[in-house]
Amino acid sequence: MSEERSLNFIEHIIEDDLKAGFQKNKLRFRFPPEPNGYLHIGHASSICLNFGLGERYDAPVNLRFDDTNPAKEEQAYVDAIKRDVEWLGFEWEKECYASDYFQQLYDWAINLIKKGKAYVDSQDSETIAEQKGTPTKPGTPSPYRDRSIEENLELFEGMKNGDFKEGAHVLRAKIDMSSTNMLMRDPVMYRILNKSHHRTGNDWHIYPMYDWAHGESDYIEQVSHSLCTLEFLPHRELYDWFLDQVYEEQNVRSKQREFARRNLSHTVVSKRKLLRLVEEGVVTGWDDPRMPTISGLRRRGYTAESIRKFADTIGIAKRENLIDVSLLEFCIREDLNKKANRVMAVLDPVKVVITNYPEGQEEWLEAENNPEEEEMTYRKVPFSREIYIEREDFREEANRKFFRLKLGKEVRLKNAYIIKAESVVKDDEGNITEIHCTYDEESRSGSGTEASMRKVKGTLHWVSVAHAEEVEVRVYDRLFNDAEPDGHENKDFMEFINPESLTVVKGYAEPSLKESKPGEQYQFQRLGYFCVDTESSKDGIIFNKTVGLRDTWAKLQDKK
RNA sequence: UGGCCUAUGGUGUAAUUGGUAACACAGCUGAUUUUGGUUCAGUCGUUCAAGGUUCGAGUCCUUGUAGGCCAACCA
Repeated sequence: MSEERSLNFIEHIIEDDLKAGFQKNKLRFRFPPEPNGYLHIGHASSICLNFGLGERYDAPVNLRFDDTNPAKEEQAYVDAIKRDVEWLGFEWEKECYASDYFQQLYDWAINLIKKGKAYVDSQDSETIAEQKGTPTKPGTPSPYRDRSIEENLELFEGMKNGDFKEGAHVLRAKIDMSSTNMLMRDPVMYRILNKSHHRTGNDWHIYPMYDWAHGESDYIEQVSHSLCTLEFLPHRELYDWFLDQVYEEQNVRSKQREFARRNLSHTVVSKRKLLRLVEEGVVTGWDDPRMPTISGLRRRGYTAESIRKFADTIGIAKRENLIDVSLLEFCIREDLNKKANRVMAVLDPVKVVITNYPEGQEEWLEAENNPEEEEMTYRKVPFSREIYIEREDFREEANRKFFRLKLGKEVRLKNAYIIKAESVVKDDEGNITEIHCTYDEESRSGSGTEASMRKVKGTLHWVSVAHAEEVEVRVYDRLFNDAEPDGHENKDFMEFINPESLTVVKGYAEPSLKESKPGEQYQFQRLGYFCVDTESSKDGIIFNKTVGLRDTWAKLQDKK
């Protein structure tokens, strides 16, 4: 589907497997979210990796919810996750749940007990943790490690039936208390949780731990390549150990491989931290347009295409990374430049009176919708004697580099006339309240006259005062002032919150925007890309700023 | 004072598996432009260090150095 591109290391692994004789039609992948939060841009990378592999090899990809912890998980998250994956444009083969496999997992656990490879430990978690040792010191065996198979079976059944309180017992795999890998020191397979599960209700009183559930779920679904983030690398040994206990020759043996999670500058990508932003009211919710969640980006105006392009561009590897958010911004500009219609809106208005334009007269001028379009389409924009322009587009005096309106000089009004600033009106405090201009009657855009072809250096966007539609515009800036807010050892990431991440302004838009609907995207000419917010309605149109245009003028200003 | 992983321009990722270090973003110049946008042209700058093997090393070996991960009844 995509143009030729070099392979990432995961694709190299798959190619090697194929060369070694693995059948292509046995390839199968999965995206395995835990339904305890919303998906973010980091997950988008994983989604694009797994589903991208599915497209590349024409292999099925399951959406599997890792729902083994009813204390944290909710149906609402399941729904949000499905919506986000769908919106990104991917189709899963099957919708699966680890909880679908609880019975199979339980049966396998019984077998492990019977083979003497699992036992019930009746100590509390602190004691078990102490006995685990440290990375440099081996652990010591639990006094319950050598319980009889009969006793283990009986206790485990009791755990399952709800005979015990939470924490009374756990089922542990009997592996190696002195392994250099802490995860192999008799890991817990089941704990008692007397909680209702969003799918299995009160059927179970015991729930499997990640390591026991995940690999076996892969195996049940016959996932060939189980891809996860690097922090699970030490789990691989355990993944393989558990698989050894249930694997049968004729089946595909699932293979776990790990890649580095993607970090984005000026934000955080961790469900726990994002949850804090939501719970502490820093943002209005998981889909606040400042959030790096997929739902937040969507509401901000990011397109699925731009996010997929981004994921594709940053690639997949194993090293630590901090991707500059400017790359994400590039991806959305590139996409919206092609798709978004150009319109005019003024966000910080100052009134211009065209003194030689007849009072009461109005004209509906033709305006291009998008110069990037293959076949140009047009709309009408009203012009009249009084218009708004941006306050920063006028200066009484300025040097040659200022290509905008200044006293005694001319500027082109986009799609309209050339005007010349003659004088200003100020209030008692010296603020400019009106700019009086004259216009060149012959200079109307597209009229074909000699005057209309005149080259003037600056072109401004504008809105007719009488026809302007008042709109609310939410101007967003990065949520954090620091490139890596959670990268400081002695500082909490919350200390770097940008207090000016949201500015709400009243703007004046051309009347064609009156009928705009939530989700629609526009380029406000010379300002940036904006989309109609989900809270927008006929009575109050609300725009979110997606991203500004590249602004070389602003860069020049910054240098001073 | 253990085990494992990683190291390529400012950032991210490649390099036909030992054969001219490249692509994108960002930066900087300039051209075009009725958006200081877009587009176009150009430019800046890279293999963690030290040894070794080799005609030849980003790639292989050795030793360092730096960063990351591992001691939840979380995933």
